[in-house]
Amino acid sequence: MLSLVTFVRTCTFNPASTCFSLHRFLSSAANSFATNFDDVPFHSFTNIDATKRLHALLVVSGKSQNVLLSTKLVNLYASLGHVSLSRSTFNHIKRKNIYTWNSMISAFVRSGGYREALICVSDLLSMSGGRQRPDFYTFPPALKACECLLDGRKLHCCVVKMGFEEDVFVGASLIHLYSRFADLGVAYKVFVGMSVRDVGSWNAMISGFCQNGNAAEALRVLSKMRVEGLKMDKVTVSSILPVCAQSNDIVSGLLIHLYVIKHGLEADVFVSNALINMYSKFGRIRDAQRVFDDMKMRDLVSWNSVIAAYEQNSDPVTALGYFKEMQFVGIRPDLLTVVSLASIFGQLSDQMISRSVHGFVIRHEWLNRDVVIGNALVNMYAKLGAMDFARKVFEQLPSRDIVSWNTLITGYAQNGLASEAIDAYNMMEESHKIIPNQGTWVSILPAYSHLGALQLGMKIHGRLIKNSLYLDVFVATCLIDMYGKCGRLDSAMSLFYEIPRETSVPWNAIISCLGIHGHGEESLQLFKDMLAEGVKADHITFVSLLSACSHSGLVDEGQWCFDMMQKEYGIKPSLKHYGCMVDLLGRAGYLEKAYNLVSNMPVRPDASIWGALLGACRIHGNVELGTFASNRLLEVDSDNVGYYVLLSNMYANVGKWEGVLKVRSLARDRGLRKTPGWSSVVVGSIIEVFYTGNQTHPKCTEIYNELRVLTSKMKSLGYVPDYSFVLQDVEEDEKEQILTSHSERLAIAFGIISTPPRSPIRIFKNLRVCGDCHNATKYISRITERDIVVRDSNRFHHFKDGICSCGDYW
DNA sequence: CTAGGGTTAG
Repeated sequence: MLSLVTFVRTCTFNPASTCFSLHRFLSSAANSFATNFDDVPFHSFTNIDATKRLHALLVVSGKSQNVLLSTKLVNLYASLGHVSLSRSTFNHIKRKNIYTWNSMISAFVRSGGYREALICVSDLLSMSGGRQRPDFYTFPPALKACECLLDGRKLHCCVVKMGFEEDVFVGASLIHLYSRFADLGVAYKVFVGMSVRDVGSWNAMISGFCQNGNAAEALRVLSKMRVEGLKMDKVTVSSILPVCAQSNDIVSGLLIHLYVIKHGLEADVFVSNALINMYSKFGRIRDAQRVFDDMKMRDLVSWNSVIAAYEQNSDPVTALGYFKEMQFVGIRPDLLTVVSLASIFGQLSDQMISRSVHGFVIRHEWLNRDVVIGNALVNMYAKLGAMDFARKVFEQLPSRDIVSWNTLITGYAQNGLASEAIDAYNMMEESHKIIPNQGTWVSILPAYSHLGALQLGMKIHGRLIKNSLYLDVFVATCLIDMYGKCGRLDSAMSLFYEIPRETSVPWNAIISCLGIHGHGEESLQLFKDMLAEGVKADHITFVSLLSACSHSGLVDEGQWCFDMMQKEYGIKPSLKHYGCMVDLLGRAGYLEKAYNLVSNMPVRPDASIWGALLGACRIHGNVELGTFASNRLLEVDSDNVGYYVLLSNMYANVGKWEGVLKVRSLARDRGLRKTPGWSSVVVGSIIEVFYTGNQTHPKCTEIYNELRVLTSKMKSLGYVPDYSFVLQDVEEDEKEQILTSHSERLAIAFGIISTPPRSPIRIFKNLRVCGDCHNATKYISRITERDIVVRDSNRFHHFKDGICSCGDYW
């Protein structure tokens, strides 16, 4: 008796709920075993120990076979997250009714035990006598538990046989089921067949279309729903918001936000989370922030969303701040949080912490849980420039999907490893297991552009025409870029006019293409067309435009763009913009203006800025400013051999030979880290690659013979080798030998001996073309009567009849 | 007493 009294005293319950009856019950229970449990408010138990004591009391009172009470206990255990206790309680009930079965099934479903739920359902269905027939409470959870379409179809048959298909709850579950397995035809048939539909039915259909990426159909159903006089509720709103982001429909998004405010739906976490995500996708980080700030209740998804919002809008520092705050308020990060973290540390290029994120993922064995996290790690190492690590993670992934491959390929391409990117792509194709998607094309095409692999690029273009993916703005832009960088400006232009061009993306590409081909005026014209069509220019547009102006020496126009960018668009110039302007002003001879621009920059000039100034000083022979620029330059980046070459050539141009010698010894002392120079030339369908000084090519002898013949002809026409491009401290004849074995010259010579007379030659060089080779190529184009097109890392040079299209502004 | 439809990803 005493133990029972103790039991009663220690029984905890939720004081906020209706506890008066519980009090009464407990005090009477203390005096008698003949207890009436009817008044016990089961739902007010929030504590597992109290529940266990209640269970014990039931047993002691001999009520454990009372179906109603035991079933309530099944539900109570489930709601406290103890499904195994639900199950054992369930198993002890001898005469189960349908309420008992339904409770057990939904308990399994709520805890994710789909297998167990389905076993339970089939036990119920196979019970003989048919006294326990499923009712319409049985099917919604049962349908949710189906992990394959076959199970779902079987249940659908039962639903029809038993005449429950008219129930709105069952109907919504069926629509949801078929949508999950992407069978939208059947889902829609169920939807249309329903004679009564509530908001839930409409929501099921709309979200079915949303989650299968069919935004248009989702919006169509939504508008039909509103025509029928039904109002959107919180569920409708949270399904439709991601669609607005996906279809780039900011107006609908804003209207829905207004609707949310008007109907007080923002109190719902799902709705607010969806709003944060939508604003984040539109880049409206301030709006996302405001929604987050106004939330009274925030869950894990809210925090993940705000962290991802900043991470995806390139503000890793703020994102990290929110991560710390999230930990501070006691919310435990999950897999998706870590996915964002990986990207954050990649963006911060923090090697140490990135490694520890990797360690964390391995310790939790999360690589087996979801490919996304593995892909995030590959991406993280790629952003750190550690492609060997990225590769290792990639190879150890338990499973790889299309995104894994795309991430690897993009990583190689963006770290300048184009041929590794192509190898990875080929490996993917050879596996025959993965179907490439949009992301694949936007990762592989830039690698082709980089190497000038026109044939391979065209092969992809052909494939894309078959499935119309070439109309996708991002894919098409990559194709435009590929054609432009492979020298097919005409193809780039005609493709540009074929595709949708409401966004700045394709315009930026075509403006840049025209620029690198030296067609500055046309770049400007396209910019004006762009504005006339109402397309808004962005910071990338101005990089393309300014560099086009600088390639063509359009000083006033460039200045106009630079001013307009700041005044009309409120874009603060970045280092790239300043680089273009310094280049533009400097090369046109306005060295003082260029210098003033550099000294008044609000950001610290980097190597590219000083390099541009030095290049301009070289052209105009301003040794004083050039020396100053090179001193600053070597403070920021003393490893790049290209700058020493520029400096040496500058001294040589004004006859300051002691300067040339000084640069040479400086270069020697610093033990220059040289990027190996290579050039390629296309002969037939074969791409031949030559490295500087290559002696191992099968046609080596013929190539050097051809060069010897050419050099003597060139000399008779007035060519004088410019040794200031050679930094090695060697004898004159050896310097000439070095110039002659530059990769671009080998490639040109190979092109000449391997193609019919007077046919054009296309060369690609990974670095800037050497000044002496540039001069030599002019002579070669005249001697051989060939058009020679050289694409270097900066622009195109069209050599024809002894003249270069760049006007010697190389 | 038991049920449906919703938000985050590389």
